[in-house]
Amino acid sequence: MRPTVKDVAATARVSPKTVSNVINGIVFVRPDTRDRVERAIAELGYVPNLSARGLRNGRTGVIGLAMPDLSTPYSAEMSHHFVEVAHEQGWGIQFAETLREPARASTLLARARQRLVDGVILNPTTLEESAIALDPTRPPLVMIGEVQQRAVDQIWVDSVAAAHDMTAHLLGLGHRRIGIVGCAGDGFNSETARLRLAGYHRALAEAGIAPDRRIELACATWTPGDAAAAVTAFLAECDPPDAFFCFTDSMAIGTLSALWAAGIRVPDDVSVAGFDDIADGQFATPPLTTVSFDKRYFAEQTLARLVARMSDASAPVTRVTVPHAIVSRASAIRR
Amino acid sequence: MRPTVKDVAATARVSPKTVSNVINGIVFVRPDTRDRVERAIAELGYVPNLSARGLRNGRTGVIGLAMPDLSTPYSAEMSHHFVEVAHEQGWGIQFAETLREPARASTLLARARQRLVDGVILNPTTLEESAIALDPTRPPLVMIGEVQQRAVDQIWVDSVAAAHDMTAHLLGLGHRRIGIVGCAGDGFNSETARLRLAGYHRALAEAGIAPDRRIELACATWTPGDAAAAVTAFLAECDPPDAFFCFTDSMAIGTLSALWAAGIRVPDDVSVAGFDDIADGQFATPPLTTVSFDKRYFAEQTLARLVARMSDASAPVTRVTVPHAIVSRASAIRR
DNA sequence: CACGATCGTTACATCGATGTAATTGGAGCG
DNA sequence: CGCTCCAATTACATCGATGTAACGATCGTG
Repeated sequence: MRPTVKDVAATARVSPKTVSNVINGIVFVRPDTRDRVERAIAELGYVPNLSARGLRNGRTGVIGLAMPDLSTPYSAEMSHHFVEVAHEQGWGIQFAETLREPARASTLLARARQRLVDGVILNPTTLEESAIALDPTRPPLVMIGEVQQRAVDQIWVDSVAAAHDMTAHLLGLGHRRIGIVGCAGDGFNSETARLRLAGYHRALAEAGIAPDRRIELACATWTPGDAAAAVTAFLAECDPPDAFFCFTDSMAIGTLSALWAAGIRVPDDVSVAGFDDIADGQFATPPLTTVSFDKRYFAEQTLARLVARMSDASAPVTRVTVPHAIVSRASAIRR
Repeated sequence: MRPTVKDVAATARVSPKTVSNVINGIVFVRPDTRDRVERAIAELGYVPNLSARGLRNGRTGVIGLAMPDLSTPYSAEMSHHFVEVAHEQGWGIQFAETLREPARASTLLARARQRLVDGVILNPTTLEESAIALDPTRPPLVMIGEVQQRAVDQIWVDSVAAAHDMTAHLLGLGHRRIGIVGCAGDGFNSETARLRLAGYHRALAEAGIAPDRRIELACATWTPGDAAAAVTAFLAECDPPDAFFCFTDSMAIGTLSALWAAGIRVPDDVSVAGFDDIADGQFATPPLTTVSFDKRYFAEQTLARLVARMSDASAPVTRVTVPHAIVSRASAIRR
């Protein structure tokens, strides 16, 4: 049987509460007593039972992270930073995936209500999905990404501005006819897609270019496969544009693949740009021009907001915008 | 204040235990009583406190997953499947990362001992790291990957056989001088690297080819960046071999990038092969020939073994070998 | 030398759910 | 109509850690 405070207390010849005092270190304990207790702990290999502690003080030390799809390189990098930052601060992270069925986000919140997690980081992709955040009984919560809900803390990259900047960058390189990969459509109404498209349109308008729906390619999912399929289908019908601005690096990789298969050279014939700056993007052939942001900082800010929210539910709602930057690589050159 | 069984009991005018009986459904409860309780639960919005339940019956319903590095596309795909399969069976998954400091694996086991998780899936990269599995007080545990420990359940892909098969495949395509990317070295003594190298050597031996250390490139980490650096450095000194067999797809992507930068065409000048069959591999330019295995099946087997281990600590130790297959794509062609 | 102040330690109750053993209510039988 | 017997429900204790409040030892001081 695993030892408990009681056993340690018996071995150290003190009361259970004294053991607790030694462990938590808030109340002062005489050095020799502390010594005895610590020796007893070591001798018995005592480890506190966090379920019991969680029951007693209502905190588990675990936070939940709900991402739409964990299988993408982008998710991997974000997860990595969340786990790292959380670990450094002594938090555990429990993962959940919400894409296949949005109802799962509520499941995760239920878990939180079940007191398995103290707070939740939620990455909704649609407004409807984020509606669960309105539940008054929801646990401490922050949302990451583009979807906005009044009354919920949010950490995001300004997608409108970023898409605008990337479009302006491509325009600055002399491209006029700039195709988009990753528009909403087919029942896929990502808020992110909507905002990035808006930024793109704004930049076009500023340059006096009328948008052309035919070169705004929709993808059912934001995967390289769907992007490649969309681009391949497009190339079968139309001439390639001057450049493709893909709403994620993953789709940019799929686009590169489709162009390569069609015998179209990048960047000589067509420029390609992405979004997210995933690690593999700089090892694509050619390396991807993309929108970059500090993912570690993003995770830090998110956790900081969540911790603040957990300690004060009535603190004013915040919205943190993580700065972005255009990273210019070989996939997009001057025309 | 959140409602408890007591509150529900008071509302339904029954005892707390009856509420518990309704919820757990093991003891028979008269239909009308059950009805009253269920109405009370709905009315109050009662959700059981899992910390309390965990304390009472010693199970939390959460398992821990410790991977070396969560930021890679490979980890992302594996994590995805683990979370999916676990979710389907009602388990939560808590993540941990062990690469930066192997001691963290023990930290995770401590968490388990703290009863925050009921069992652990551990992916060690070195024998030393796996030694923690020998701790007699360790929680139910399964190891995934190449590192083997007597007395611990293991789920793996036979890396020796797979590397042998891939090498034989390349030999069959007419390649004689086959370079390796991802050997151990620089304090990086991955067990996986050792086994894959062994499989490679065996295949060479069968073909009567003497190994050549100069074309066995070491990488400090298994990232595209280090692989690209290693290949670039190599190309500065030597002629390219007939083919590069990279020990992961990520390194293969880095290799493609380095070759592209050096103006060497793939597959015309050099063939390239990887290992893992990550999603982005088929959208590399050119698409990667690689070693593939069913990751979903891998996750299912792992969870099944862990669940078995949790329910019977003294069951015989098992070792599951997940089948692999060579997937031939455009990056490797007949010479 | 006795008495209060102070600091460390203890006993007890508590967090919420659930197993165990005792109890209640009702049906069925004589 | 009363007694037995069984099923449904209840009271109580328990899981392990910790907050509260009461207790006891030690010290300083009058």
